[in-house]
Amino acid sequence: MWALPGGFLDIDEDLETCAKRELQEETGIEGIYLEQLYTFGDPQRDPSERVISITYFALSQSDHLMPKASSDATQTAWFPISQLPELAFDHATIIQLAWKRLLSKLGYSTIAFKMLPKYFTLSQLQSVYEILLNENLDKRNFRKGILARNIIKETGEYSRNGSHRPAKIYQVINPSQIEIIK
Amino acid sequence: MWALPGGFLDIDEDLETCAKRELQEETGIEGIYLEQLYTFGDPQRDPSERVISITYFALSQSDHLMPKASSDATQTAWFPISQLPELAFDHATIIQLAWKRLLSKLGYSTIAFKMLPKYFTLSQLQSVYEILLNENLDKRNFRKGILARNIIKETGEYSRNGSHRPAKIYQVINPSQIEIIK
DNA sequence: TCAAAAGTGTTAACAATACACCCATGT
DNA sequence: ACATGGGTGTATTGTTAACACTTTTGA
Repeated sequence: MWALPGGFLDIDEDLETCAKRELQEETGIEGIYLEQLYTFGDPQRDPSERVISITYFALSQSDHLMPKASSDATQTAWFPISQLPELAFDHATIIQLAWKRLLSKLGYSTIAFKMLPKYFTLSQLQSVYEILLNENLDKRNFRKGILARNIIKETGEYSRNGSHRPAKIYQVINPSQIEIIK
Repeated sequence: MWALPGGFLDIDEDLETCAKRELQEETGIEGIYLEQLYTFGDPQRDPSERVISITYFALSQSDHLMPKASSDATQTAWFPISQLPELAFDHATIIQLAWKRLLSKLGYSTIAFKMLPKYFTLSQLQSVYEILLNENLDKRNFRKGILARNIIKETGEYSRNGSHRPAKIYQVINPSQIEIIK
């Protein structure tokens, strides 16, 4: 989980493009999934001036993320969602909302795949669900359930990376199923 | 379904307050449910100038709504969702999104009750679902399902309005369950 | 007494859960 | 040969869906 100071929208710039640009400028992160979260506009949320924040959340495999300090974000680090530091203004609320949205979309969207590479094994996918839900899942039931949703398919390739049986490599069937809300 | 020209946010005005105010000023409608929908900001969505729209949708019993022409909205009328007139800019997209959101929240939220008075019968509630889903529902299963959700309770009162058996009057148990998203 | 909507239970089909062992590989 | 993670099926339980008749009232 990443706390980013907000940026400003350029004239003639798309909202999502702005979010992507700010993310890139302040962290060096590129090419990941972004989804609009909510627009916060309480006049008192920043006591010093009126700020309206059109918030987005980003998802990525963690190994694609290399926090990089910049002029705006001089201190950068990763925090587990359960151990966030004290955040400014209403930013804790915003993160809680993002977290809630993420969890609620796990079951019916392809959001979990945004945290995996294009090609992945079922065990990797199960890990994502287990970490997010904070519970252990039964391997057989998980596989049955995910395959029944018809959103992934075998590639025919295998992952060989240990002294054990190779795992089938899967991919998402239709990458354009991405956006459920928008 | 109601097409409303957008209004402008006053300084120090809350976003939802703005939406409520505009709705009131242009239609006379007051005191109904509002929920933030999405923020649209494509630089080309209004070719003549850059407009960012923080959209809200409102829900109400139809008999609380009295379309009233105003300076901004000189032509006002109700349209079934399936027979909307041609709309300006990306407004058709916005309405489709609102419609989709409404349908998707039917099953797990208390959104349907926003279209009913505080006190209602199960037949009235079933009507709301049938109209929105555009299908007939089985009365016994509907009642079983809705009661199992434990969100409504009997008031002890009865509705007598025809030459038939009176209907029990229900109300929502906890009106503060209202907002699921926010 | 009739018409009109309210109210009510049971069965069958389907979906979700619990659960344990064999497989392929590298060392 | 053994340790490691990959892969599979069945039986039970819980949930959802189909289905028809009786009740109460006003006219």
